[in-house]
Amino acid sequence: MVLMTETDQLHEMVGGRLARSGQRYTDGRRDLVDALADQDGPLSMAAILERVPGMPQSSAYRHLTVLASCGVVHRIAGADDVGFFELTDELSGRHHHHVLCGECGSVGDIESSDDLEDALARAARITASRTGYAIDAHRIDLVGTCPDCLSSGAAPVRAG
Amino acid sequence: MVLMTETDQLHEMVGGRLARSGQRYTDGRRDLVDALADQDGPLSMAAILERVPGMPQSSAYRHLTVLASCGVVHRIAGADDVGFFELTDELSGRHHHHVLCGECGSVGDIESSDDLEDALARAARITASRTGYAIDAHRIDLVGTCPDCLSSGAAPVRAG
DNA sequence: ATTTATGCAAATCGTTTGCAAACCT
DNA sequence: AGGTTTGCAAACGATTTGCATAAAT
Repeated sequence: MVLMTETDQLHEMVGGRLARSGQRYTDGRRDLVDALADQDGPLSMAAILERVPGMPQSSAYRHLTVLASCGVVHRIAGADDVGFFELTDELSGRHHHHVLCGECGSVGDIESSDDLEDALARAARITASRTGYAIDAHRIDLVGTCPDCLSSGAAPVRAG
Repeated sequence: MVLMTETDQLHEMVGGRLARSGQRYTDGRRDLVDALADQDGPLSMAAILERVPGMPQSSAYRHLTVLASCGVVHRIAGADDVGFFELTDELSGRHHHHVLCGECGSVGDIESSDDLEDALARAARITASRTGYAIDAHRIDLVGTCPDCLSSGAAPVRAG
């Protein structure tokens, strides 16, 4: 292979992970991965179906289950617990967190910072020693109102 | 009132909030609040129904909706998106986050720290300026394996 | 009396599954 | 051929709702 694009590399990694789980990397799964990779943030099921025309919802869910089981995708819960899906940190190559809009339920990605990660690591250590949990991950969501909802006047009423 | 217990104060606050929303503080709602207050961590619907015998599930959900709308209770999503319910920070008087067990799906409370809250505040400020979101809350979950699941040998397989 | 709360059963929504046909190796 | 994946339709589990009754003000 003389030339290898980022997307090719991604597909190679995904194929590898699927193969290791004894699964095949079929067109449907590839399309799904493409849709997620083309995106900056997590996609809802509705958004996935729009971006992968002709894919039945049940197949999309099934693919996502398979891909999740080999660490390719990841489900996150939006403000109203609707599912959003995205490539895992390992595949996207960046550790990140999420911002949720409490108005429209949309979800976006945000970068993490060393500052925050360090504080989290300390919190995890403390929690482990106090509770006996073995901590191996964290999730952070900032919750607020997205620019769109802010400008469309649907500003939330804050307690006061 | 010569003597006022912590629980009395809690009920008074809840009653006030309900009243301000034009709602009544009925026995069922009181029982629910008692169940949540007796508890150190968030309760699943099943746990609530155990602790409030005779309450129909639909009523429990309805009460929780009402109580949530006036800031008395709060729903959080467990590792598998099953709902857990607890009193809000304002009523319990302590800001806290959660630990989720990825094995059994249980949820526990953990205290926050100034360290972590400061880092979060900085992250929120950065996110606001980069994304245009108005951030007004955050949620942090540490995900791992609880002591019970650890000891019952169901230790998770880590990638390696 | 009038408004709000409750119980029951039926509906809803996101998600999962059984089964038979299509696919890959 | 032999196992895997896909599509469809039906099943599911958590949560919500319509409606008629009971309770609170």
